[in-house]
Amino acid sequence: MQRELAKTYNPKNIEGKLYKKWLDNKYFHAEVDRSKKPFTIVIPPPNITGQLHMGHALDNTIQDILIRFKRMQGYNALWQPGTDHASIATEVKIIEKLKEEGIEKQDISREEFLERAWQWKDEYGGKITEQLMKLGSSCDWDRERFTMDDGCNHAVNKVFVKLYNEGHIYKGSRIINWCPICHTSISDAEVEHEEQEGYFWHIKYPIAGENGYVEIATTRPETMLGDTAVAVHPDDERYKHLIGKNVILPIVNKEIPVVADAYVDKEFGTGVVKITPAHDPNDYEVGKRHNLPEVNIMNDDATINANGGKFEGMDRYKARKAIVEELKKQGLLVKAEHHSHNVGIHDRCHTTIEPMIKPQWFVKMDELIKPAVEAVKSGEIELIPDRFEKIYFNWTDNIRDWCISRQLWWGHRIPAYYCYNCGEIIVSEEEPSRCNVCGSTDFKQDEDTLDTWFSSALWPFSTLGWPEMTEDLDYFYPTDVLVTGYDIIFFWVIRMIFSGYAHMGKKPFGKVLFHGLVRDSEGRKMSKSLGNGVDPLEVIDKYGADALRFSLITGNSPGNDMRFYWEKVEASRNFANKVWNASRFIMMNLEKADIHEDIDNELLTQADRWILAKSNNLVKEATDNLEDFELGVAAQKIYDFIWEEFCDWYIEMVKPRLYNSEDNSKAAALWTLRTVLTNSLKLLHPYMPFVTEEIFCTLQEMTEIKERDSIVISSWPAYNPEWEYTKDMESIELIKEAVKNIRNVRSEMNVSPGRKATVIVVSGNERIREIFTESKVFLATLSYAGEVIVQNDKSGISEDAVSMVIPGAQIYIPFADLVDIDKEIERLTKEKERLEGELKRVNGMLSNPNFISKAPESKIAEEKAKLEKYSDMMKQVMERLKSLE
RNA sequence: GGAGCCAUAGCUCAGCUGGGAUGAGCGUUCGCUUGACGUGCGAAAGGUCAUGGGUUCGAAUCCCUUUGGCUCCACCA
Repeated sequence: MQRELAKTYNPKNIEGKLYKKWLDNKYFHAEVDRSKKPFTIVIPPPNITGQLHMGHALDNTIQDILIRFKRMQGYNALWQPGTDHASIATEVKIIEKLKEEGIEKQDISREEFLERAWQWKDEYGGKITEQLMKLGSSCDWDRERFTMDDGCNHAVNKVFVKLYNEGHIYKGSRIINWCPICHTSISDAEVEHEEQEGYFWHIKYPIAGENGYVEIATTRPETMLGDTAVAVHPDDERYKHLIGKNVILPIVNKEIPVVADAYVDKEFGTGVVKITPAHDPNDYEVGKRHNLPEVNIMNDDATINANGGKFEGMDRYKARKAIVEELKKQGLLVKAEHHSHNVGIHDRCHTTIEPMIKPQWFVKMDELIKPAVEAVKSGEIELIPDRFEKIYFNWTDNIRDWCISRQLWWGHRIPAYYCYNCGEIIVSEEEPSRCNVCGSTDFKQDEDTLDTWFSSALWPFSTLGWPEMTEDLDYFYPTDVLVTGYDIIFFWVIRMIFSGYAHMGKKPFGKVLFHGLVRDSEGRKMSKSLGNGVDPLEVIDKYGADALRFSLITGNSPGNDMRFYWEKVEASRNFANKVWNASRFIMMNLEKADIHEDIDNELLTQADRWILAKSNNLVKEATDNLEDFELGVAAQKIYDFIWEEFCDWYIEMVKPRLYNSEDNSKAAALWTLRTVLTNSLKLLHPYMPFVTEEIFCTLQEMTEIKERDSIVISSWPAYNPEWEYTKDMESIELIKEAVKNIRNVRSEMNVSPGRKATVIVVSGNERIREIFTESKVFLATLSYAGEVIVQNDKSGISEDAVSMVIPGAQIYIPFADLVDIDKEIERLTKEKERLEGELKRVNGMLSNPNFISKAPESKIAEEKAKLEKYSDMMKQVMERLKSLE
């Protein structure tokens, strides 16, 4: 860039180059350094199947802002990156790819399949990390991990064995959620509920040995093939006499008992429920309580099996139709009512779940969850915003055992071995050499793999070296903050928390910062099926990473969803360009000057001290906001400061000083410009890393005032008490007020500012005269005046001049022939009315004895000052009005 | 059936540890080749902060009610 600066900021020329520089210099790399405090974030590992989407862009921008902020503050900042093997998602992709080659999964061996999966990982798994780099993410890539790398694999096996030995993991035949398409069990968290329209079929079950029958209502008639009882409520007078008797299960023609169970709702349906323990979780519980047989009627693909007699081989929905027909034929179908009900579907493939009884591995949650509950209750782990605590506790309070086995090949294979000879189960990290029961040496490892989340639950410590007690682990753990969407609180956040306590004895992180979803401009979820997703890379390509990042952060608050707008990105791009151009202007002037690092405070003008104070305030506020995770608020303040205070006011004020070689305050202006710009760039850097780095470096080269080679490792601006905002800086606010008034009048009077030399006369007391005399030059520039005259009375001012009132001063523009007296009276009357309103409000407050006695003194003083100010202005306006009449 | 969130300018949203809505971006209107920037500059219009009540000297902000959207959890066959 240097000397010849482009008129507009072009991110494309710069982003790649700078990111490479950062990597080459290892600015993102963190090593244990006991002299510094660590600040650690572990990345939510994106799936290797993933393409960067807006959710990632938001999530990672937030993390990057926090990490860059802390790094500049002097922390040893580690952002630990990595990717997730995403067992089911990836396996589906591999199967799809095989299909394209005409190969079915079952046609190849497990080994061959895994080989292909690893190939796939090598080919596509790095894509997402490259995309994260494009965003500017300052991850320590030297430490990149993968949930299935050796270290993580070791950690997973260790945890499995440990939990098994402690009795927290068990294998059992229980009812689980089965996906007939993916051919695997899934956990409760992976089941989504969807309301579907269906029927409520009323069926007669004849009473054995009697003439009557009971009427049963069901939404899934096909499951009757597996009915092993009928249940009624124990207190239901209608059916009390049937308890203990048998009914005849139609079609199957089998006698099944009538049992009494409080689970039955008397009010719902007919008050009689068919019990199918093998295909319904509630019925399963009822079956356990009454020792009912469990009849599985389905194959893994949800077709009816041999237990279904003549319906064998039919798909579950076909069987449903056929069975309804059959019942109709037999005169046992009473009616079919329309009925909508919730159906469980698999969150990955949207197939309706089939509850099945299968031997699976489970984590017992009741004990493990306790420290995780306690941690959030006690505040040891803070959820931001805290309303997510309710959601958290709602889950922990109703927690059920976690089904962790999956009938998949891609994933961590369960470290359980079965003795070929006696069937003994041995859980161990390594394949056992001989059976401790029968002495056999032949073993078969469990075919199943673990739920993906089993390994991601260990992520905060497995990535730092666990199970080895490494220096890294000792130093960087517990991590500081976890940034994630609220949608994976159950899948991931809770499981990391309980795992941290279970295996490290410590929390995994101190804070969890939740963000919302990025929706499309109409508020819909971005999804593949809708085709409404916006590709962050396209946005970066068009507007730059800084613009994307900034637009994702401004104007939204933790935990709330947001909408994506191209217009917003454009506005952010414009801001980057504004910063670029302001810098370009400053550098153009610095180029010609000799500038030093320090300056004699005596040389600073009112305006200089004013902007330094404003900048100083911004440092304090933005820092506080960032500490409190109010990233959007801080961004807004930085934006406003740079654009309005710095560019629109200060730079404009300073221009005459820069253009006048005689002006002896030029050096002070340049020094102030450079200082405020540098601080602003630093504050903005976490949000807009690229443009700020480019300018920072050029600025250093130019002035030969060198802090660091990169803004990335420069120090965060500190609040400087010397630059505190003091009362006399209000003089600049006064000038601003005057300028605004003059511009307003000109605009209203349609006096084009085009170089029309006007005279502006200011009158007021000594202080006012002093202030305006010092600021004469830039007042003239900002209000497009040819000359500013400061005097202590109205002498020489023509009656038809336009007049304005600001606190303590009167300003006149003797437009002479341009002025319409009636219009002027109208304008002043409007001002009078405005002031009347203000006075009414202030007087109202101050005349309220309750306010005087109860409000804090500072507030009262504030209002009294306003009263004085407005009264004074009012007096002047009235005087002027009188003189015009 | 529980629980949460949202309702502020035409649009999208900030603000909410109580103290004048000088809110922001976009849009609209008017005026500007002002020696950094038209991805810009200046000016303006536009809001009874969803409803009703309460607490308070004072409420967009805290509490409750109602209405209208959204979301999560939950086994009603």
